[in-house]
Amino acid sequence: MLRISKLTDYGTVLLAQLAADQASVRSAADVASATGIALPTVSKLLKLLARAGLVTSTRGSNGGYKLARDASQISAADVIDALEGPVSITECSSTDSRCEHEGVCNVGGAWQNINVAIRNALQEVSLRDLLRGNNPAPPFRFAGFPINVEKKDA
Amino acid sequence: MLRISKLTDYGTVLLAQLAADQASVRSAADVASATGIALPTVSKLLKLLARAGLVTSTRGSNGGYKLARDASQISAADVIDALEGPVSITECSSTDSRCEHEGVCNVGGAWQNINVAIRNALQEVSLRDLLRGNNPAPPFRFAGFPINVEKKDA
DNA sequence: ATCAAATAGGACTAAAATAGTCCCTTATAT
DNA sequence: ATATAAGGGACTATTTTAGTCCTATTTGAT
Repeated sequence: MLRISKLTDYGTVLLAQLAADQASVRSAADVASATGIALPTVSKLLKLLARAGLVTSTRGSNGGYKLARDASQISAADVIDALEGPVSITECSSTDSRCEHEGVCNVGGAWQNINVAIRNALQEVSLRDLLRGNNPAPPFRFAGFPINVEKKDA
Repeated sequence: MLRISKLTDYGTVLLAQLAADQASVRSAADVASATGIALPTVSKLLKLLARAGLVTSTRGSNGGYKLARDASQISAADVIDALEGPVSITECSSTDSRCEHEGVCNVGGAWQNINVAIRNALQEVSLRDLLRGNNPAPPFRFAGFPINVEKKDA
């Protein structure tokens, strides 16, 4: 169904949590309890996001994470890239795939176009856009997103 | 990585095979050997495509499948809908999902917009477009697509 | 110096989705 | 009648995704 993974979904939740207070460093444990997502999962995701350069980390006591740049400068595509690898609608649109049916294939181009269109759509939406529902948003459900951050414990 | 499933990919291959000769009825076995995709899989997919109304079937001897409408009238979105259910980027954008984090969520709208953008991209590409690489197509690989139909056995 | 708080990295297990196969039923042309 | 071919669905295997845990490293505070 062409959907992003749960982890990517969580990822945006975490980023939003950090975006709520862009300046300060928040520990994984802190973010976990604020979002209600299990700590091990939060750790894993923040590590990945750090590797991808979307958040910066500080180690040691009083350490933690914060956004690497303003929420408006982080796109949905960035998040997906960080957590699921590059967006590409078919296997063959990534470079390393070997296609068992090669030689009878010539649709790559069109799929590529679709791919570009999707990528553009994803790049045009920033974390900030996701944060405030600056859309004609229907009363809609999503996997756990805090703009009115409500604290839950563990 | 936001990709369509292998089966959907195969599905387009099958449809393309039928599109190559839109008028005539082809059996699943025939299509299977023409594409090199295993017969059970081909059967399964053609059944699904028939249910979705993308192909029409004729039962009994000399029966088989053909496109229900012209290749230009079948979109990539149609194919994905038929084989993976409705396109929606997050679980919560489908109606029946219950979100465990509800109450702290308000990004649905933006994701919805992304979703619409993707859907539009997918709807604008027809099976015919996929068939002939009428794009500035790079030398690209894809999962087994026959426009120069080459016969393989089983 | 030592200790405690945090991230880094990666191995591992569990769960879920996908892919693929098979069997039996129904329809139909010869 | 019989052979051919689709319809429907159950089932298994494989792969991907999700989630957890352990150990090492870094750093602030005492």
